[in-house]
Amino acid sequence: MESKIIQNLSVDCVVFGYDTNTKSLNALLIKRYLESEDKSEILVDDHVLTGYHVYQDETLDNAATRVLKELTGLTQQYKKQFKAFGDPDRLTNAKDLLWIENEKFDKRTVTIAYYFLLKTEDVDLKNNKYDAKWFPVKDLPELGFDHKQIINEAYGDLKTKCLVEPIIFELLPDKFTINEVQDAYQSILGIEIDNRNFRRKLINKKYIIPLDEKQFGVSKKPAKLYMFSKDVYEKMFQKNYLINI
Amino acid sequence: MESKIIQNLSVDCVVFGYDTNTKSLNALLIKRYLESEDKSEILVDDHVLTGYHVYQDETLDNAATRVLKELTGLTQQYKKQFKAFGDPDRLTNAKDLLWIENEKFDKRTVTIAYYFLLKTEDVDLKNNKYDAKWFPVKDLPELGFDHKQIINEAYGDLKTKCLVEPIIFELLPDKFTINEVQDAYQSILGIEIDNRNFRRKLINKKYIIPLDEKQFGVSKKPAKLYMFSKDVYEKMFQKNYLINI
DNA sequence: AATAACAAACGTTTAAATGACGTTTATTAA
DNA sequence: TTAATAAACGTCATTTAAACGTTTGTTATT
Repeated sequence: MESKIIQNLSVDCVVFGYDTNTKSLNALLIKRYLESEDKSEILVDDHVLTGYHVYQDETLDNAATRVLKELTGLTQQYKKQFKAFGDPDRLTNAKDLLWIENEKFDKRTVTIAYYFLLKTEDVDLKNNKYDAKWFPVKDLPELGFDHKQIINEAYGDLKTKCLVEPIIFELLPDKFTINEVQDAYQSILGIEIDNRNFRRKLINKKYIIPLDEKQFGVSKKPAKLYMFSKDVYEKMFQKNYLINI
Repeated sequence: MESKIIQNLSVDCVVFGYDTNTKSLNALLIKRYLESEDKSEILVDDHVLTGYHVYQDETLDNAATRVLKELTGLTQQYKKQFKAFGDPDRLTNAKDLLWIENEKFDKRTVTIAYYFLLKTEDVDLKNNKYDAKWFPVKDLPELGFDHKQIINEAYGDLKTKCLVEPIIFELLPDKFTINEVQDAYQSILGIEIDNRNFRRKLINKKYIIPLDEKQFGVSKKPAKLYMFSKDVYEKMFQKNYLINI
């Protein structure tokens, strides 16, 4: 089933996971570790995105989905191809060259970068063969290759996009409270929002459906739960051409 | 100076040129023409975007700029890398295979697609070695490869982007009238805008600077000219986080 | 030199959305 | 019972948007 890979082409996946409890947007990273042959020295010890070369008979989108599935087991998440990175010097620092040597990659590799949106809780990191871990986007560890740049550009695109499309709901559980939506916006955009105004605005949207359910197990007044209806959103949605420059 | 090309990697450039007079958004296309050996038959006769393989020591951005320069002589235009196209079957229809054979390209070629924004009038098409011509985006000729898809995705991105960023001014002359701006929005977005409201809204922007000049050579009341100040726009601009979903 | 034609430019009114707050309510923990 | 607290509701002033009507300045025509 597996066919030849295209040596100088890869996909890299920025897997964003939002944690409703800690109100933190995280990125899923894997450990990169390399010792010298006599094991006296640690040559590479940092983190990178998951990615892999594209197979000869595979679409770019499928390559990205394949990588996500290997990493998380998930296949149906929100996905966006947001940028290609292919400068000739993108993989030329000492550690990366060592690593590439080790892994027998080409030096000049163009990578098509995707980001995925999901809930941190949807990924089971136990038994993960890559030793993948979540890191807050606002507190990333040392990253290999140009992956810090890739993550930051993905994050920038996400911030822009969540202002004009309802992708925030890709990051939240199916049933959520109004305050959870507000927290997500605040955390991702790095802003403060007035709760009373936000609440009014959101509740008035026809695609925010109130449920006959409340939170339970909380130690204060339990909040009402809502869901987002993609159906309603898409049907009622005649693109409002508000020129906002 | 020219180094080896990367066989399976190219850039393709969607050159958008707006014509203030005809109020038309155009794309710059080049002719593709191929006869059978005995010249009895026309094998390929359509249009394509300009693009070219990326050189080994060249950034993707520079490759795109190089292609634009070869085609138009211009180098400082608004540029955006908007998507990579690399499905294995993207170049597999009969004509394209013929053409590829002829040009000795690889079959599976990933292309990094860019679009440029400029004024139709800024390009001198005389003496153009590619026989490039403008075509209205809303009335494209038959296109080779997957270039119709590429143009349409570029156009979609442009439409979205011109709602939230002042890129419309990349398409207009330095000195413009309010109505010219309105016409550009109407043509590109395919909408009607109330002139009186639009005018008021635009004139109130601090980065739309009224000039002490009027149109001349028009056969009606000449309109006041304005300019867009990128400086003012960027300085006064604290990103307004209006959540507009 | 008066006037018709017409786009440019200005103005008005109403409704809706936003921003900035204050108040009440439902629940848990003490 | 009551204190504490987050959830939920309410009010008002301001801004923005939508839908129109009116005046002005210029050129072309008489």
